[in-house]
Amino acid sequence: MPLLPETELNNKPVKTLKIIQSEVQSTNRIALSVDCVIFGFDENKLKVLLIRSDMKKFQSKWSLLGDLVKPDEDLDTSAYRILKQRTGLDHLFLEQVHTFGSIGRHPGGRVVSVAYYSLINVQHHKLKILDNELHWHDVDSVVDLAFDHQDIFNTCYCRLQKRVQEHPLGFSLLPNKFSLRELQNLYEAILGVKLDRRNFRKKFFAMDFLIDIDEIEENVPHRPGKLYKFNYSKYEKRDKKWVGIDF
Amino acid sequence: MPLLPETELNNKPVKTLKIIQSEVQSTNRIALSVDCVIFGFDENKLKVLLIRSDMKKFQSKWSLLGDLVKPDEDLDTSAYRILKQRTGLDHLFLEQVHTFGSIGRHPGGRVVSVAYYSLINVQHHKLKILDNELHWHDVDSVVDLAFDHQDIFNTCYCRLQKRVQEHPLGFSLLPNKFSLRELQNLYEAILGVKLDRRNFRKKFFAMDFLIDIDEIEENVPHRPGKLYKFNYSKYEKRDKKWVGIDF
DNA sequence: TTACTTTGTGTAAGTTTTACACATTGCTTC
DNA sequence: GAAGCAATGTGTAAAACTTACACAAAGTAA
Repeated sequence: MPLLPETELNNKPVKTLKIIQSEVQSTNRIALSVDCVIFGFDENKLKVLLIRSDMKKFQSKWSLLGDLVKPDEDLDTSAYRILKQRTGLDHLFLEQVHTFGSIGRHPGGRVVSVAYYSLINVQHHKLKILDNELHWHDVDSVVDLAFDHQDIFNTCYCRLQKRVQEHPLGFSLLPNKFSLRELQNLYEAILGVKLDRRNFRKKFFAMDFLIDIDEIEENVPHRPGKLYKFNYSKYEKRDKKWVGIDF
Repeated sequence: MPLLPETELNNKPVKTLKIIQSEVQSTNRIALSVDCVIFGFDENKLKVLLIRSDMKKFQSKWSLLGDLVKPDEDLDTSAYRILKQRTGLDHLFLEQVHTFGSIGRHPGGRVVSVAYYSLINVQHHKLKILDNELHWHDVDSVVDLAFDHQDIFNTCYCRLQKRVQEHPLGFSLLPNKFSLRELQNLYEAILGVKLDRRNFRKKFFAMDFLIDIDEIEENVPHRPGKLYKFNYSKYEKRDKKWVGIDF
């Protein structure tokens, strides 16, 4: 790929670091925030963790967990900081989804927000809800959030629905050891559909990423199911070509 | 969804607009930019439009087309502005992909960049390359871009490869009327694979979104193929359930 | 008219998906 | 401890889809 020669058509001057720096400084600066949609799975329902808005204007509304990004903080770092602060948990699944930047989206001025979603195992978290303003909501009952958080939530929920079909995210919402029934309930809750039990099992056994740990459920009032773990290391090694055009 | 009563655990004060505004003002502001990966399809190759870096530090490198987001400009608007400026074209396909915000990514200071990709019909654009610094590059030969643009490019290219299999994006890269051979060449170029000609046709005919416009190719040195248009309005009306768990 | 190149088409084999029912296990309760 | 309950665990046949593959027909070039 040859470089083009300098010509009179190259009418833009080469910029020195100084010029660039002053452009970056100037008035072109905008507040950046991160908002996290934190999903959990409890009592066979998909849940999302919300907080009461701390703004007078939205006092009766719920909102996502978020904060301004610090000037010396990576975006992902910022999202992890929020997760850690609010859930007490580390090493959570986290994925950036979309950046929301409509001019009027925030009453405090121009704030552009990078949306993430995260998946947590509610068992681990249960012990730690100290903050009375936090609340787990059924995803179905999430309506009319503060700011544009309803948009953000919807976008993240759709993303989760798509991703969970193509990647083994779901296991982050379950205990380490789970039964196939729990796994199926999870998929049904996320996707909002009923699945055939036999075909569901066949599918997962065929993928061959479940480890039979030779334990069974306890304290269930019926025949206990076998427990499994997800074989992450086998999953990592797989190489899947995926060419399948279909609209 | 009952609101929680105020308690002493609600230790955060409700914030007035003033407080919020001052938080948004303060030092927490960051420069925001948009970078566009503009794809084209020409001579059976997938191309990307690059510009020579305007920074001294990266003088010998190519970079994506981008600009700072103006304080009163939506993100998408900003991306469209860049597209319009650089290609002269309106109403292009555009999709936001990811936001890149590593601390050290830009030498001019903290700049967070929202990445988009766009698809253009090179026929329309050809007449308008006035700017000698712009250049179409084969995607295969894109290496060592300025800043973190190689990352951004890779991410957008992967996104395109995925999306083009699930949505009818590809047609934005082709002339309005196209032959099945052109369509297949496009898919092969984007995905980097060879596809079986008969099965490819069968697939598209089965999807039933191609309109046979009863014209044939001209000026080809062999039996001319039939030309088709994509039936967008039929596509919009389709409702596809898509439940297919597969890692 | 011949040679060349590319279009257009069908089928059989293999694979995947779907729909569907019954015996088994462990717990509960009577 | 027998009977009833509620869930687990398992297989098969039909349908749908995917793959591999070859030859006649159309138009161009010489």
